[in-house]
Amino acid sequence: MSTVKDVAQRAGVSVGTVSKVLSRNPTVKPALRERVMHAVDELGYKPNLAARALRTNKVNVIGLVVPDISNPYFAQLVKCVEAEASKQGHMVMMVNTDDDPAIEITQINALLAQSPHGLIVIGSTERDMEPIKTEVPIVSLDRRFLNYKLISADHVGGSAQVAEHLFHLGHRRIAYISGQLSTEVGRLRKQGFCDRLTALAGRTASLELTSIEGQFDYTSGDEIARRLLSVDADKRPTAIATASDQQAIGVLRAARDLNIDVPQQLSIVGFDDIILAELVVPRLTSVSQNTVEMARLAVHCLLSEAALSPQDHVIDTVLKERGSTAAPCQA
Amino acid sequence: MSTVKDVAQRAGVSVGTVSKVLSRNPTVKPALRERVMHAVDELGYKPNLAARALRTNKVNVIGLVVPDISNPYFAQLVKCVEAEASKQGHMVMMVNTDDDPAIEITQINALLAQSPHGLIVIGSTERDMEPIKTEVPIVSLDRRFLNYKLISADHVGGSAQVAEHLFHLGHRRIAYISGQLSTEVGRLRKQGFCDRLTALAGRTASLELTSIEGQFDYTSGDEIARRLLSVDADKRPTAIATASDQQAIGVLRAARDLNIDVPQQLSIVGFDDIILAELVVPRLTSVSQNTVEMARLAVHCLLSEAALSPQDHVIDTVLKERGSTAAPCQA
DNA sequence: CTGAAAGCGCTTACAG
DNA sequence: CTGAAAGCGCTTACAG
Repeated sequence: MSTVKDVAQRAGVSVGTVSKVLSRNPTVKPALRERVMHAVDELGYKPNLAARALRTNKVNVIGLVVPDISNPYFAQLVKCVEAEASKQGHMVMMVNTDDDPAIEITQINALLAQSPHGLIVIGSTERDMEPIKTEVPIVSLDRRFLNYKLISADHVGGSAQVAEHLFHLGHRRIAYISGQLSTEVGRLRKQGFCDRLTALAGRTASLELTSIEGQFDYTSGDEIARRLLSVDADKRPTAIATASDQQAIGVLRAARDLNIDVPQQLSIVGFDDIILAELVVPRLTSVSQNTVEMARLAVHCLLSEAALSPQDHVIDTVLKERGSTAAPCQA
Repeated sequence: MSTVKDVAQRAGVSVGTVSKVLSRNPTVKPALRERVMHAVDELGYKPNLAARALRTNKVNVIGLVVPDISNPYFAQLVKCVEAEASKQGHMVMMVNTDDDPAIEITQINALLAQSPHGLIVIGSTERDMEPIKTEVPIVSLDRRFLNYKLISADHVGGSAQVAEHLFHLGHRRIAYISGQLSTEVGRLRKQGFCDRLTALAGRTASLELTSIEGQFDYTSGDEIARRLLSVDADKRPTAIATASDQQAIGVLRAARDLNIDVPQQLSIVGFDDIILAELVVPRLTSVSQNTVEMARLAVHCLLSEAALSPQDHVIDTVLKERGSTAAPCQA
């Protein structure tokens, strides 16, 4: 590999000048700039990023911490983050934490050792711990990490939209399958749903609302749904709202196994609007998050000091009404 | 941040000695080692990786190039690669290429600029181009990139297993939905399936085998299946094999929409055995790849010179027989 | 406007 | 067995 020295020699200038040309320092005369650029091309010079990092103490790398990359929603987020970082000339260094706080902290330290430009954490730990000792800016995305600024969808508002949708369709016996209530997102989604539903019902009709805590995954939705649906038809819920599309797809499968027609006998709503939501049968009504915007903001916060205000950023959601919801049948 | 210099001062030794302790150089006396380690702990010293990289010209980073991280199969591979790299003390720098050869080459160059320890490429480009000009070892994973050594599942063998499975169940009117035949994996899977099936049929019964080229995604499976199934029941295939689980799930959906029972009236087989394969209804018979082993080998090849032999590595597959396949009904 | 020189933090022959 | 010193490739005040 050729170095600035080689380029300088070839162009007949000093290494300082080469460096200035490369950093677009405008105080270099056009003629010299030309000579240098020419030498760069001839030699196929590529700057040594390690040397630059050592000198400037900054590197065009963003660290990304993900609980589970094989979760399709996180995969989508990761894709958006990578795209935005790439657009801003940054590389993404990704680690997986298996949703384990111990691994998370180890991985974050490994990432920080690389002295990245910033860290985006989809959190697994939200305990009220002291912040990490580092100069590197940190922002949490989707799920809060410690007390760092969070960029996330409007979980409360999105769930409230679901509540309105089901209520206005006429459902009154409704079950909600939440995510882990130890997580902020689990609590917010449940709260948004239950609060709005109770508020709506308060001034009209009687409401039977069951809420069961689950995990965000397929199997959890499947298992809980089987329990909820294994009662007489006039007792079981006419609608099940969930905290994730995975859960909802689990519910869909349980309903299928139990010969309960969706949406005729049971309406189902998911959350996240993963790609798969449009590909199951029937297509899943779900709350869509603007992952592109979330990723954009997260990257932006890290790269511009100004944008790293302490307030959280909440991004609006959109309810996608599809085939898995309908008015309850008049049995 | 404290440096080797601070540690040296604190321990009352030279920086060279500190460095030797840190690199477990055995020629350091235990007493000194103790003193140094103590100083390291007291100061919370963390080595500056950029400086180390500059000096040694090696860095504990592996570059990973993925066509589309939101593809669940790739997500699973990425997860395994990250886990293995992490186990070997390496970070993963990941880029997405959107399956676009132009973006792929740009991204690879960006990655190489970081002088990583090695590059794992899930390829989008297999044209016979000259190799990249770099010292960095490169290996292709799952899909070949240029002419670099490939680590992949046994596509031919896996597809042959599917052919045997369907044939032995008694299917004789069979359709195959391939991936893009411009891709090596698309060709190999199709070839493995068709060759074995033809061979089996050759010495027993008449066989009607239709093969249609598709893409590896959900919609492709859905659309092609609709075409294949929109004929009289005694004309349509009793089994459809596909080149990916996504396609198979598309087929499943098409069959559902057309009121064709799976597996009674139609058997379906996927490929890749993504997590979702066990979560659709009925559970999908699919060819399982050993992604853990593939990832392990890929990382291993990059980190040990010895392992980077030029021969490709083909990893055995396992056919997972599930609910989506059965003997054809005796209509 | 350009060059000479210092220095980022580390590792590694080389002396002693 | 330990230390002094050079040097990885770059950037950046500072002189001129």
